[in-house]
Amino acid sequence: MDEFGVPGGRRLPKNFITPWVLLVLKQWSLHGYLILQQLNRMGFSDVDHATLYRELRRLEGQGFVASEWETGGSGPARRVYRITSAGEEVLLGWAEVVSGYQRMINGFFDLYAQAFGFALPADGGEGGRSGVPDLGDGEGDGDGEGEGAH
Amino acid sequence: MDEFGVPGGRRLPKNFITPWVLLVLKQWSLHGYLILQQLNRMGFSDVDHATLYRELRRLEGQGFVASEWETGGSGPARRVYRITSAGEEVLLGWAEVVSGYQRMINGFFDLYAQAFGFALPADGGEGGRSGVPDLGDGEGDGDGEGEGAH
DNA sequence: TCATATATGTGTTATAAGCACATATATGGA
DNA sequence: TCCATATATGTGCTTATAACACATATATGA
Repeated sequence: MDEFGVPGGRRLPKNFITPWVLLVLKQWSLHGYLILQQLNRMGFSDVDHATLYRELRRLEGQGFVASEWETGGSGPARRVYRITSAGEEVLLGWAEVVSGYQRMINGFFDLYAQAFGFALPADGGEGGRSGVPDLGDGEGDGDGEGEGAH
Repeated sequence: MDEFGVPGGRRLPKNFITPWVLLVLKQWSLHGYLILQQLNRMGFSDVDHATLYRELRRLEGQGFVASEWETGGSGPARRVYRITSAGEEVLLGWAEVVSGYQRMINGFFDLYAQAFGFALPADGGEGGRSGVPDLGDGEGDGDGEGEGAH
């Protein structure tokens, strides 16, 4: 038993980061290290880099993302990922899945309020919206498509 | 690749049902078959019964739930589960975890709206609340605590 | 007699999250 | 010059577990 008694501890649910990775790459073309930081900024606490890098290779193997090396610039070479059109399609499917999670979570807190007499613990879904910034302090990147999507 | 192209398909995220199971048992004392139906009613589509039964035994092994056989009544014997005080404690921890999921999901749909030009696919979190009924058509059960919690 | 609903289990496999370990470049400080 | 740190990407291995297939038993109604 670990952490605060939660079995599995701080282990993330299986397949949980996948839709976030695809969505981040829909919006920006980034290399792994920056994707990692973006995920952390979106509420994932300290994503394991091995998990992310392997997930990216898996998504590339499926044809949902593509990558090319970016040498030039300072520091080690970066493998920059972009989403493919196949990736955009599965992202739509994933959005439905995440929407399903959202409904389940709303149901959870409804019942939670019933069971505990309306004493929600944290943000409890008061409609908050997290307010994801436009890539905080990052590169800026520019990209190719992205903006024109609409 | 399966289902509608979503890799991992209809596989649930790891440890996803655990907090729901604990919460349902906080509210009602039920046997597995009814817990299954309640989970389905809360948005889980067709939870695998083997997964649930093993999860219940695991939670019992951890001391978070307890069970006793209920013979008498028609049909096969039922193993009726109730949450323990240790289970109520971890449920509080799980609620924080679920709240974290909720923040991540809100962040997902924020970015989704940015990336796709404000075209959310399904319910998209408009504040909806799922409206979990009081155990739909089930037994009624009675239980012991539950109501007095407040 | 047979199908179905109720109710609970076990055997096995595939997958992937997390940890430890490894490598390389560039920068800034002692 | 050496060393620590940030950046950046990877592999090896273990372990947990979700899903599937398979199995069992009781009661009811056709």
